[in-house]
Amino acid sequence: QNPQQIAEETSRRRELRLMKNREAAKECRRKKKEYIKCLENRVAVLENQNKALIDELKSLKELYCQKND
Amino acid sequence: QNPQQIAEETSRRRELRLMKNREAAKECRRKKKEYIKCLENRVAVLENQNKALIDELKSLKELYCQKND
Amino acid sequence: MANPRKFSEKIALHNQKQAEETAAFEQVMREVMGATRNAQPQYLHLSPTLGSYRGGSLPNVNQIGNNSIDLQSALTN
Amino acid sequence: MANPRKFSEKIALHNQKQAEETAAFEQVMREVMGATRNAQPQYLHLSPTLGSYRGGSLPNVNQIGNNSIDLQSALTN
DNA sequence: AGGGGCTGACGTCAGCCGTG
DNA sequence: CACGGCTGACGTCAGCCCCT
Repeated sequence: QNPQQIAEETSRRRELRLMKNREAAKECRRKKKEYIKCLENRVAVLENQNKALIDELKSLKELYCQKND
Repeated sequence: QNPQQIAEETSRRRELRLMKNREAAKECRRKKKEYIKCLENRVAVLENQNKALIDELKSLKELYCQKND
Repeated sequence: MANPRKFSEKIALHNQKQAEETAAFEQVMREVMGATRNAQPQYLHLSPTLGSYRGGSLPNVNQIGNNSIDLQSALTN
Repeated sequence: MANPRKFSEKIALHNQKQAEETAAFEQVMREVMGATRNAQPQYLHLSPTLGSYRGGSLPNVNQIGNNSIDLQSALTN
């Protein structure tokens, strides 16, 4: 084959691969950012649940000790 | 001054700035990775505490209901 | 299997766990609330528990702003 | 101020909150355990609470492996 | 006001692992 | 086994914000 066309084909394949990997990297960064937000949100939710559970446990403990009098 | 030395000085400053930013980027990536690990670990700890609190709350509730009989 | 490589699977796993934990949490809270309602009916300050911050089926992390302001307001309430 | 830019400050804030919450958690657990010990002294299965997984002062995230195997084992225990 | 420290975002390379 | 999708890590640019 014509070496000119061979080099052109190689360059085009490389360019197409770079293009795909470029968009893949964008999506990957987006997903990673979303994952971090997911973790932070989950931490906040668990914090609220922990506080509520502790408060409820304290109240129930007071009621239980009050019953023993 | 000698324009040759001026260009050389400019290039040297740019190279030094790039070097600093390079190492800064390394440290930043490391800190970000550590932050993600911190979040995941925190989520796991909060999960354990949540489960323990729920179990303790269930047990205490059973004891409380048993007292009312 | 426990730690997938893809971020989508990690998010899916966390959402699943969060849904299960929230369900168990709300159930226990309702049980305790129902068991102690006869003891102190006047002290029923039914402040919303803020376990899950919104009505969505799953947290839907896409609709979260900069630093989760809604959650911040939930913490201060 | 609530959401710092530097990762170090974020980690510091999370460690601080975790330390406070763990302290409050252990205190409440000890209180309830002490209040119910007279009722059921024979059912005292004193399984370690596993709230904080190690003896370090603060979680020290640097010494955590791939997917926090110690925590995984803590969950299964 | 301007310089420098950190970080967000980009593109590229290297590598893992599921899928054909 | 080769191939392609995702991700880890790198270097660079742009930008913010603290500090002097």
